[in-house]
Amino acid sequence: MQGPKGTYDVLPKDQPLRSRIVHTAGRLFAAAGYGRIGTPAFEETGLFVRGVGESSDIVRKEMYSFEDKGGRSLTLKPEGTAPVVRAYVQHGMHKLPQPVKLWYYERMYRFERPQAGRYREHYQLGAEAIGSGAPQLDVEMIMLLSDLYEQLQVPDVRLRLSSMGCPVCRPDYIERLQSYLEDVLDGLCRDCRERAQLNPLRVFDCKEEGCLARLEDAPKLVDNLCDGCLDHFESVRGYLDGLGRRYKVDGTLVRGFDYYTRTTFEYECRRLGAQKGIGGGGRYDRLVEQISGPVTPAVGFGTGLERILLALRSAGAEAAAAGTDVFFTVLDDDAWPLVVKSLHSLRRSGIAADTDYAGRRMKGQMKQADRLGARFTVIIGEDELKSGKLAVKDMQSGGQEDVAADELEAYIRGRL
RNA sequence: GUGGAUGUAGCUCAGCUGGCAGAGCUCCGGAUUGUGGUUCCGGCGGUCGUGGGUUCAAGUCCCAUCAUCCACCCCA
Repeated sequence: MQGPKGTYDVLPKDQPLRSRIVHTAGRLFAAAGYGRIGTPAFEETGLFVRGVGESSDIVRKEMYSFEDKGGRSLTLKPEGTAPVVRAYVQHGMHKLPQPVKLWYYERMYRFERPQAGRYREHYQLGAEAIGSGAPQLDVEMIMLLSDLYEQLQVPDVRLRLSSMGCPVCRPDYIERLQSYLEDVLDGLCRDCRERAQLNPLRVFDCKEEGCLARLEDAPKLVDNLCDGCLDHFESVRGYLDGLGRRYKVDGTLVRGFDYYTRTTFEYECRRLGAQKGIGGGGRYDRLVEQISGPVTPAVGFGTGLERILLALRSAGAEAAAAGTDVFFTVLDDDAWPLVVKSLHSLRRSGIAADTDYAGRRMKGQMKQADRLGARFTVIIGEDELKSGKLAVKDMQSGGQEDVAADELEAYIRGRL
């Protein structure tokens, strides 16, 4: 037996580092005024088709879509933004003070061939600020993600920045790009020749040397922005410069979803193998109206938990699990009533307590106490039951003292 | 969807030109009465991914299939 392709189990030993990441993010996002939102694991398929775009790879071949018993077409969410925007519209959040700032930690599903840092089910942390077109908000987003990586000490993170323009400048630019591509078409690979027709911006994703060389002189969208988009872009750059956040303007940065407008950004980490993108996002001023909300500008990002983990572990990061405070070693069955009561009472007052349920010999029980990282071991056998004094061993010093049963909690508490 | 590598104990792996399935780690127990981490000893644990084929004999050779990993595509 094994889990489905591209999925993995999160075992107890994996948990501490993951919680550290999520808690760090939660604190950071809350400090910037973001409230956490949860959205369903699946949505109507149409939401993603309209939101992410029909020409995107996600919609064309990566969606986990299925029909439910009521004949509805549903899809396990492949990305986080469209569902959040749907919730924004559905709950009338456009009536709230704008912008509405939300963050999430959710599972995403994409039908792809798994490889290093890529799964069919993966976890993403993300944030969306809906209802403002201010460039300062783009900067807030970029810095939020930057600060997250910094606080987590993700190594070797670099920022690429670009602009996707808007409905005013992008069509003009695409025409220019297409006519340029026609001139060099013969020198391009098969994929690129197809892209030139379907989704010309995608040619910049190509890694073929021949294509790269021919695309070097291609017009870039960042150099062909309309006045409004250029102002916006310059403004974002100005604030980033002022904050000392280093970045590289990269006209070949093309994000995968159709909904992006103006600012796009991507963080890369060189420690991730082939999947070097660790997180990214951008502005999507048209998405809210595309899914039948009012015209509403917005900006957001997503970052992959597995990629952060990969980067952190490449630097040797591991968080320690919480240990046990007290372990009860039971040497006589008559001790059980006392042990059961003590366990319950200690735990209720917040002291981590455990005992042996496997019928081990004393030595095995001591070993188990050691494995659990117990600070104290309470030994209860025939002698202790007779005297009413429990043997409490300090596992660090190795010292041992007799403690009356009803003083145990106070004794432990005073020494933790 | 395409390409490459790899599937042997819970984990990491060895097993040569076909000849009785191994080690280390983990787990349980023991090293004279009830004391962990170190050491020594013993024990538990395997349809050799699966199905065919060749052979007196297949973990080993051949074919197919599935899975995992890595890379392409694309993305987090």
